Amino acid sequence: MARPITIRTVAERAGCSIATVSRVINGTARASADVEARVRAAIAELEFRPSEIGRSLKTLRTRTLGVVIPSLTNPVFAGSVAGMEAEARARGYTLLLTATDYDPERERELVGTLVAQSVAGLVLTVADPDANPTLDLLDGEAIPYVLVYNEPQHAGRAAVTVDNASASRDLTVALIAAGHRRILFIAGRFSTSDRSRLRHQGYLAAMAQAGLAPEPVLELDYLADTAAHRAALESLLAGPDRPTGIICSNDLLALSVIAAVRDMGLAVPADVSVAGFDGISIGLLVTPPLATVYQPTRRMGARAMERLFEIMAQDTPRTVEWLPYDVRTGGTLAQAPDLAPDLAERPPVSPSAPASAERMSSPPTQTPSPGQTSSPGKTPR
Amino acid sequence: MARPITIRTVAERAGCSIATVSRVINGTARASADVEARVRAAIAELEFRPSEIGRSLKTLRTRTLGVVIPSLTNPVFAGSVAGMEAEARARGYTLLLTATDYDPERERELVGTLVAQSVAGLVLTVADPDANPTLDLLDGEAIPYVLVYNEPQHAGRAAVTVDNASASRDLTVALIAAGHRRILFIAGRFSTSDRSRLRHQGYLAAMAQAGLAPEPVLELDYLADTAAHRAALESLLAGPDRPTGIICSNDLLALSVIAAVRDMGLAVPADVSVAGFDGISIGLLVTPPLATVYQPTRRMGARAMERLFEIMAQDTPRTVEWLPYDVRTGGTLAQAPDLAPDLAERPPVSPSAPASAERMSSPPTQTPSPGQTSSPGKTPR
DNA sequence: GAGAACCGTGTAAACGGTTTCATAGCTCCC
DNA sequence: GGGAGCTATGAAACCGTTTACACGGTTCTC
Repeated sequence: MARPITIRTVAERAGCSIATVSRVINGTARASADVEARVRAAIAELEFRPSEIGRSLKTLRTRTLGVVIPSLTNPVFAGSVAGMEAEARARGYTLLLTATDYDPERERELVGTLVAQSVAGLVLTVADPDANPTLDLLDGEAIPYVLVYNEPQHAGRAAVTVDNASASRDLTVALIAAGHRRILFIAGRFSTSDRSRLRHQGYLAAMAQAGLAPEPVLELDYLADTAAHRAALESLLAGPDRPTGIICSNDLLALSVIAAVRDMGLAVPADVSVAGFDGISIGLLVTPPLATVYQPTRRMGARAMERLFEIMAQDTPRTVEWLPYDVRTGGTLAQAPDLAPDLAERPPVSPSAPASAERMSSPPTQTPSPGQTSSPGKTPR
Repeated sequence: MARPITIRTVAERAGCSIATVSRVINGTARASADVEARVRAAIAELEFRPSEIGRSLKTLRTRTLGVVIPSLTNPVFAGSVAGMEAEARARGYTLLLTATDYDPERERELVGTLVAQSVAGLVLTVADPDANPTLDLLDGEAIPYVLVYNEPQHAGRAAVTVDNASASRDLTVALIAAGHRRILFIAGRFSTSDRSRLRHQGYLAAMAQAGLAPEPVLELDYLADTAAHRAALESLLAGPDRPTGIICSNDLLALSVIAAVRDMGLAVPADVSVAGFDGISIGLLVTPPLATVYQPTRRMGARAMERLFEIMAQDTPRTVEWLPYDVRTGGTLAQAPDLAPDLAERPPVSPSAPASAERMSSPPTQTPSPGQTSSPGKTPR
């Protein structure tokens, strides 16, 4: 109906040119006190807000950042996005949020859309941070981005993550220290998560170091329901030489596995210890509390956003940054039951032997607390 | 370095004018087969993507929608945003996501930012859907929006929600049917959530209908930790005439309260039954499963988005729409312990007497299943 | 006191698309 | 064969803002 109020409306009302209005708004040049007052008054009366579209068309820069994550349903990603949002908002930026549903095809599509929106930069969690045409595209167009929860080997890609392999190794060592010998690793789909892969490698490393035979990995979809998980587990947990420990590549999976295990009549942690990964807050509320590797989810997102701003401001080196994690034992991770006494007679594991040396870069080395408990309330850094 | 590729670059390469390129891209008019082929080839070779900014400057409409929610940390909101995102993506729209952290002041601020971005519409969850200057602003500027998880009394405000008062009434009736007489209601902060208020009203209605005296409401912050919750509960749950049932205004609160109750030596549900609200998926994974009112979280967001598109397309009536809910008893909601036998002697409650008639509009009437269990897997509609 | 430097302001040209309007070249039909 | 009607195309206006440049007036500087 009424035609929209633009910078021209304001200029008319203040009795000056649009250039002057623009200068007052952005503070790019000083105006006389008199004019400035009139402009400000006009802006207030008209409730004028400069259109971001007009603004960014000229400057070819927006105050908008793209976010690409697999799914909001996983509290890990929801929490990290919360961190990003707060950090972006504090700097006057807004987030364009998209989800891939773990579909690598869709990654490319979404990044394309975001680029068309002229985002100033992106934060993303991708299926594969190395062989990835989507990231190549961004590199090609020199659009700043930071990865989260990915650990690229590819140099020149900025990322914020935890050292998944070490963390998983520490967690596995904790199970071994609690007397577990047969330890099952249940992973989310490797194809959609390098985290899953790295965590499995950490498990393998710890098992090898302890001279234990790893179990064949069980790949499960964490979106599937408990019944499906029970079906997959039933045969594996039958018989006297069944695994006494289970490591799940994320907490949601662990909670579902615990429900499935209990469903089939086994007690957690008396019969089977189960540990997860991520440290989502709900894990502290279940009884007993979920053993897990805590990582500072929200902080992870916030830190990624900080780095994105650093990179956008001046071309900071694009390195991988590891945030500290915390292995939380106790709760659903208890002493192994006395299933097969002959196995328990083995000499204690020497933790000094070098594990498989697949990761030679410099993640912060963490001392796990493989005892009965840890410091669950402690916020790292 | 290289100057950016625009529609002009394409036109040059295809040997035609920019108008023709535009027409080919948008299909607004037919071009000769020859020219069209050349244009498409040029677009492909140059990997050209039309800038959304340039495009929307002319039309003053973007393919962008604003989302305003209290927090991503609550899985209820995260889940509904997931639904919105999928729905928007299917239609080629992108979401600008913002969080208020339950600060009504920030609501206004964020909506302002989103409006400046020329969003085509908004979906939002606000603290107060009636006396709300922010919504007045949107009404004033005739910007389409849909509320979600809010139940405005204010006519002319589109919303998608569940009938919180009825659902809460049904849940309370289920506790009463299980023999509970002293039932405590623990709410999130009323000032930041009309849901909380309405759910409390439903509780009051059910108690009144059954001739029971309601307990004073306990307002807690669900972001606080279990220790704080324990401190608040300790005195209330001491003594022989303590409440045997607790209703929490959301699931996260319920899980934390359960942890606190167990912490002080009481068993759930043997000593105290606890029920939550929302039906987050993790509730099914804890043992025993959390009694709750399930609501279709993801569907709620998706439906809100659908309605937004309806309103944007042609001015559909802006009414409140109630989605079905499902009262899930059993699990943490069990028969009341035999604390005060004299109370249990009362005659059974007659469910036919009219409850307080505060809500006279037409939410779908639901038949609660106040028995021992319900149909937890059932997806409504 | 004349030129230089500066300050406040306005004019107009971008920015990358869409869209209106004009036009040139057809085909058609009596 | 000549206007009417149609089609494919281009020139140019326009969307709201920023910003390079111009300009008139004041203040400095030697």
